[in-house]
Amino acid sequence: MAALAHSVRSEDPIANLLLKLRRRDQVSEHEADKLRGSIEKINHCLGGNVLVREGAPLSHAVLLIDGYVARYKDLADGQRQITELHVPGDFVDLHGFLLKHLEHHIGCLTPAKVALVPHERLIELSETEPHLSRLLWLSTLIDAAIQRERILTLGRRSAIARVAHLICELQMRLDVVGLADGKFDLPLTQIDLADATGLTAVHVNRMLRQLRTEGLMSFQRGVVTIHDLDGLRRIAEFDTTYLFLDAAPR
Amino acid sequence: MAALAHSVRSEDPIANLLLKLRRRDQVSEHEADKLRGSIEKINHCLGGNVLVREGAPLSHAVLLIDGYVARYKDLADGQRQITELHVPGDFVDLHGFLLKHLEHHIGCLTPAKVALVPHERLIELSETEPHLSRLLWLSTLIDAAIQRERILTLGRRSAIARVAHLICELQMRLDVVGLADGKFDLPLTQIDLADATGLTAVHVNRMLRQLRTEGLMSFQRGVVTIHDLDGLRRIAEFDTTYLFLDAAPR
DNA sequence: CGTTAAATTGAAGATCGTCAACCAAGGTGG
DNA sequence: CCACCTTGGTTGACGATCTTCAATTTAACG
Repeated sequence: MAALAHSVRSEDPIANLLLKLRRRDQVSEHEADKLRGSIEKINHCLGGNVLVREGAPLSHAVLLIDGYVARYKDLADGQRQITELHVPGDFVDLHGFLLKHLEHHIGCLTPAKVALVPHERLIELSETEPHLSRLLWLSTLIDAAIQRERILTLGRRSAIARVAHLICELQMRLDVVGLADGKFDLPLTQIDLADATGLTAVHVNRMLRQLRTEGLMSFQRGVVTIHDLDGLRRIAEFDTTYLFLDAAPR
Repeated sequence: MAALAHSVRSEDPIANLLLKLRRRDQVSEHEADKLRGSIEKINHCLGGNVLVREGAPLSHAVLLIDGYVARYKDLADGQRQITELHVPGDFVDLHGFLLKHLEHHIGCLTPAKVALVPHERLIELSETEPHLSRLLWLSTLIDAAIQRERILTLGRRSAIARVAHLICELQMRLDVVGLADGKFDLPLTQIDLADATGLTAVHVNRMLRQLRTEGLMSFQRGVVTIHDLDGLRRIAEFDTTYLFLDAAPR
């Protein structure tokens, strides 16, 4: 189902991005063309590929068209923490535009299709399309808001709420780009979920079982099925406002 | 000692901000004047004051001149999580400029002195001083990098490492503005530290005792004294690169 | 069909939280 | 000036949550 939705839209690499931006503000066809024109090329990556390595000099920003991509950091003993999960339509790497290099890695959790936008063209956009570039900056600020919510989750929520919250967030963000409606593809391992929630894979497994037996959701063979979104949100104390889906700047 | 350093510089409200920006790039006197001129007024706040409430419409950005300010989120059961601590010289609220309202609170943890910069003047700056405004944007991206490090800390580090890491980070950030050299004022409660590290106050207390008895640092009556910075950093796995103190964009 | 990675479950243990008591400091009002 | 009160700090005993370790099952794939 998600695959179908994708194939319908796949001709336009910025279709998902536009869906997201237009939740927040108008984007003219002219601006959309500028954005499309800024893409240098489109790459297909394998699951497990590292897109950006910590410290490496950056020349391109990455727009995620299809698949799941994560920003993550590693500790010396091999522990990993995913700091943010990206869904199709996310501009993954605008941060790198000004930072010049990143302090974390960016990798594909699944096979992914990404568009590369050279930094020079972003500079052009910032000079010729102020409104559009404000919208792009806005999305880096929303990334920061998503990260703050994650800090709250990791610092103060129980394991069951962490897992539920992650699923609620993905459901909402995927819904914005038409890739979820109570059911969505999420071809990640429980290890990935553990790295995102700050838990062990074993405990994630137990929490998923609990959510399943309580009739709230299931996660099997890479597919999430939500049976009781309200119940799930209640456990997670999920409140969409941090995603800024209705703001209307100009 | 910190009080002395402060009184010497207190004539210039952007002194600390300049110290920080100039670690990353040149800032001309002209740009500094523009920045100073954008300040509308200077406020003195009491400890405990809420500077920005979640959801409230925003018209000004806040530059922290003196004191400690925190961004935090609350849960229904009264638990609190500090998502970022701000030190003198931090532009606390550039995020609000584009977001128009925040999804979290900003409050004073101590008495604080803040400068208010109207959003209109920030717009002016963005139009007339592109280099300067890029530097300001950069600092929001570094905020995001600090938040990512906190996600790693909360998700994957032990309690002792969380406390040590927080102290290491504050030491480094205060050092940049000349407010720390192995000893610095930190008039926060252990409850504040608990809210920042995702622990309980009781456990923070135990971790502080452990750090003290191991001869690494002490925290008493609002003063942090670091006895063994290397040792502290080793426990915390602290690596300064995420603070981007040596980057040189232009 | 065999091989490997991932999922699942149980048992045991560590870390951190909860509860409760007590202490110290600082501010307030009589 | 001092009793009182409040807030924050400190400690111990106990318990819950989550991790670790290990074994087994299931699924995915050549």
